[in-house]
Amino acid sequence: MTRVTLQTIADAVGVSRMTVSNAFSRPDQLSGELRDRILETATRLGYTGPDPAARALAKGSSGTIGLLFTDHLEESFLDEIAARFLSAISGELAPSGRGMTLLSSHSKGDLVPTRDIPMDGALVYNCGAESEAVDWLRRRKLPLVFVDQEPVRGYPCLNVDDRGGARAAAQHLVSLGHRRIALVTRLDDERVASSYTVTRRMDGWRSVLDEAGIEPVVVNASASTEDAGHAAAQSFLDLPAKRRPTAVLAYSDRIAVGVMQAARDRDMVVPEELSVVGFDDAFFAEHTRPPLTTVRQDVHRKGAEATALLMAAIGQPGAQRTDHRLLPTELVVRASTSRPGRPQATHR
Amino acid sequence: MTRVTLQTIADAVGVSRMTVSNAFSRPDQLSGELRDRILETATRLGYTGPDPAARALAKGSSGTIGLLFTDHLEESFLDEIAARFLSAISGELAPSGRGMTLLSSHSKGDLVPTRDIPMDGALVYNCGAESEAVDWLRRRKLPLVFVDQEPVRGYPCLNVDDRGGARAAAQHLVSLGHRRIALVTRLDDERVASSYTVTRRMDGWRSVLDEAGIEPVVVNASASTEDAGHAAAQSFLDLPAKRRPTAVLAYSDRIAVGVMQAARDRDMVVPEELSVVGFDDAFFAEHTRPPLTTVRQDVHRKGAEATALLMAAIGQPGAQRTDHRLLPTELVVRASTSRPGRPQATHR
DNA sequence: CCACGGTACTATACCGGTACAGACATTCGC
DNA sequence: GCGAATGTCTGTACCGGTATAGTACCGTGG
Repeated sequence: MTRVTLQTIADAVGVSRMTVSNAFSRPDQLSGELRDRILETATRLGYTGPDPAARALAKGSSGTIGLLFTDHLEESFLDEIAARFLSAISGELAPSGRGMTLLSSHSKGDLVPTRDIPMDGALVYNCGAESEAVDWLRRRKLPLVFVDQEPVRGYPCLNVDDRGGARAAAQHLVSLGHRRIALVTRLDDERVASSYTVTRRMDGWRSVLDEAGIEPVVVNASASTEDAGHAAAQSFLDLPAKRRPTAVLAYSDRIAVGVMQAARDRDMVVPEELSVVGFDDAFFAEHTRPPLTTVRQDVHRKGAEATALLMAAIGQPGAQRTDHRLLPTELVVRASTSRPGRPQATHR
Repeated sequence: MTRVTLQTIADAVGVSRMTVSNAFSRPDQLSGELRDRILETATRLGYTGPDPAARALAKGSSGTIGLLFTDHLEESFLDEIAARFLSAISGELAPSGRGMTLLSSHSKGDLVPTRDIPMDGALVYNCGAESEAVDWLRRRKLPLVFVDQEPVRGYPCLNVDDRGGARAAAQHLVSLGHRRIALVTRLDDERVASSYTVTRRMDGWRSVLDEAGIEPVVVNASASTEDAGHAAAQSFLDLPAKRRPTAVLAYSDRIAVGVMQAARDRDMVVPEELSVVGFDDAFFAEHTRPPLTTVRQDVHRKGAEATALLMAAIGQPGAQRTDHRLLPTELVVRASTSRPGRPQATHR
């Protein structure tokens, strides 16, 4: 038994194939009566509706947009910030009915996702701009929007003011009187060039500390997780009290939580003996003990605006606006930071 | 300027279009020298590689699988359990290089995602079996796997032993001596038929309580969140002490946390004045105060196995095995449950 | 010298739709 | 009563590839 196509139905009803196509895709092009007859015949014959792949080819649109993440996607779902970003995208996308296709940046076998999967455009999030995967997307001349990474000329790009936020965080500590400060950053061992946000936050911290004449202790967390933060904290918490940092600037809230836990393990009191500042303002940040001082970014807005930019680019191809937007960040002061000094000092 | 296609290159090199196609897709079909010449010409002419949509049509495969969630996707990313499921899927899928396309179940305008988006198969998670969206997938005769929902004949289905887990939870409370028990379940107002997992967990609880001759207090949480749990708890915490439940079975860990919070708001001590049991064993469950007794399900395994089943179904179409698997659940007893009685009682 | 198997490439026939420009009959404005 | 607008359907020309069955040529063994 051969497959049921438009032609099968056209023959059965006795009209042209084009008319059947219109019955499905452009109801206003034919009389209601004929349309009903066609649809009824279609159902009777077990027609499933226009074949998506064929339609995608003919129309030049597949109804999905791609999402490219560098990090193993697997982890992104479990990271609140990445998940909120995804959530915002799906929310913004819902009204259009488009699907979102998550792409692996690593090609396996002869299937290179960014080269071989049909899509109408893509969001590139936190990838190295020179990655092979991104290259394919560009070669395909797809509408693209870059988020949280080095801006690319000719494409709309959306970034968060990581540097400004980091500056505010560092300034906060300096103003409180801290002079010995540790930076817990996040470098992938594999990657030579570290991610854009890592660089920007680092830049922000350093610029303030430089101005204040402070040389920070820099340590690397192997991931943006509590455990990695906990492990990273060992190196500077082990220093003799005189040289031990009195404050920490962490790349993320999760790392910050790990650092606070490490301090607690040594019976150190946060913030009196160690002030800690995170980044992102995750939902849990206000429920940590003590509540975490951090730099807020509007992740939801980031996702929504990125999606809107992409939809606009898909709408008017060619009109690629070189829109480079920067979303603001905001220091949120909670209880994990204070002037340096032992707890007793405050009772004097 | 017209677009560069296989033909453009074929003409430029002076070979047939088929040979150019082979140069890209089946390198072993032509001599290395000619292949190099073709690829070089392709690059020079700005050819982007075989068009994915055209290839999908010709090969009958698009390189992606679909994921259909009932609930607004937007929320799923923010729910740890759903996110872990997604994470497992992406992990299992990575080696194959396939993309995963998240589908909205609500069609907007004339674009019905489950009907119009190209894909090679789909995972249906926690949807009403009769939903229109699922219907389209079935009409398309796509390989499907159903997860966490009413099994469908003729398709591989994967479920978790929700009922057994719920029974174990209820049995635990009954064994501890509780006689006044509240059930906090999760019904969508909109949906007439509640979700399968909701029904199964409810069934499990009730079957044990019935056997014990206990008539539970049943309340509904408007969502699977802490806030909804907190709100739902009011109704039974407000009862006079003599009639107030001494224990709660909650649909999810998040709801359970909300219930514990509501108890704390009234200076009630968990577990002595109120025992609480959750469901799922989310990561945070062991860090709540007190650590939460709950029913563990292996979410990662659920995602991985579902994906494997789907890949198998895509591999051998027609060989649709009516595999109905049930993953085990396990009661994890922590500190949020104890025998009923005021704190003082334990000091006697 | 010829059947035979392999390599390298080509010819033809799809895959299943949509866009666009008519063809033909009706209806409408004036 | 006539040209124009409207409504309904058809014909043709793509969209950009892949599968499969050849054809031509070459070396080999008998």
